[in-house]
Amino acid sequence: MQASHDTRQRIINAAQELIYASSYNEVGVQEICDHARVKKGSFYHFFPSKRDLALAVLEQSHTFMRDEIINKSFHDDIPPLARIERFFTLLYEFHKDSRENTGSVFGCPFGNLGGEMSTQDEDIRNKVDSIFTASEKPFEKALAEAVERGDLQAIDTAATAKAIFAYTEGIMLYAKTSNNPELIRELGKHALQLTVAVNMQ
Amino acid sequence: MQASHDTRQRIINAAQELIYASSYNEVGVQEICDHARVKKGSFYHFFPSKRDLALAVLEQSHTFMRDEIINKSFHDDIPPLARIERFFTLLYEFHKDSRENTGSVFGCPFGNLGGEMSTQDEDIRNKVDSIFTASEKPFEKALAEAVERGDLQAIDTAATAKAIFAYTEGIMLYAKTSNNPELIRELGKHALQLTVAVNMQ
DNA sequence: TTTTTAGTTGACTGGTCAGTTAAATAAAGG
DNA sequence: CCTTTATTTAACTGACCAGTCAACTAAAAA
Repeated sequence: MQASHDTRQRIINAAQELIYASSYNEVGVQEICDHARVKKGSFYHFFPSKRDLALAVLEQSHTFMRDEIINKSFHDDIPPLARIERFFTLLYEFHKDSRENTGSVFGCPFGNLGGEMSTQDEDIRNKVDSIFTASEKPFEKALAEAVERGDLQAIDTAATAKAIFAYTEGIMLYAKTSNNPELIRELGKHALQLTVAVNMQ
Repeated sequence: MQASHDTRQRIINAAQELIYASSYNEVGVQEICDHARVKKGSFYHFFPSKRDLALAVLEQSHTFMRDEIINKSFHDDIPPLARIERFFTLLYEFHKDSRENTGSVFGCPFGNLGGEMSTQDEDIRNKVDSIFTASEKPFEKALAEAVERGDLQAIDTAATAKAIFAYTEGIMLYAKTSNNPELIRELGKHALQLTVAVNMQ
């Protein structure tokens, strides 16, 4: 116990940072340990496998996103639909900062891991899927409130929330592949269109 | 030249299949060669590196998608907006078949590779980005035609096409992480909402 | 027929992969 | 104090990684 008592936490933090900046398969356990100033043997004292570390990283990233983006966006100090707009603003600022500080847009940590690992690891796929489903909820709540207030005509709030969140994932992927955070701002503006009923002949 | 003359093509086909079903970093050159019935030395006769193979795979996948989904969807035998709906129908059927035959929804081959590799390989990122940009074009063309016909009020067709394609990427990622092709059908229904102007107070 | 070129083969490199093990050390509890 | 438990350390495993190389074969060009 020469090292401090937060070894496990340092490992998660290092993995979160390294995997988010590249990919699960590109980052090795050794590299994570070096970055966390931990010996590999210690790593396997705290985690049965690299895969279990990934699940812990997903959990921590979910907490981070909920605290730093979701909760701040959906606070009820402004009208419900404005909260959705604020969500895209905060998302944009987060990725713009990342782009300025690191040179890269990293996209969505859940979408990244889900896209890479869903066909290889069922536990990771399920974890990402549950995070996605949970992330729809604040959108759904805002939409229901907007309908109640009369800001929106009656819609299927659950389906619409899912559509908006799927759109968000697409936007983040697009921003990553173009390495351009501005896409989040430009495409985010269209998100509320998914809330209106459309009548095509 | 004991083996047939299509060695290079067999390598690309094997890589396309294997990488699409898992991920770039999960599939090794040796595994690709085994699957293509080619010795590893031959591989490096045709490709300078695994990365260059990935670029060739992206090119071939792009051709496939254009021929099998894009062109079939956007043929002008039906009205322009109906072509966009047909695109999601074909996309759904493709992934439903995949799910039935393999047990898994694999998502978008470009989105998968872009999400995994964009921060690690600039050439791959640029290739995916250019495929994305090219894929917006048939949407844009259909939208412009719809505006011309009076099916749609005047909109920014380029921005809307980009929004619809980003939404498509999000849908495919969501379908992959939930391993559920039905999401493509259910969420695809909302795509045309991105074509209408919205007026929120 | 001889030379050149394209393609094939299998053995090989050095490095890295995830994961293991046994012993050492430190902290906590009695 | 002594025992138990948690944690750390370094050396290790065997498999696999992308990529190299020189020798070989066959077809095409001269």
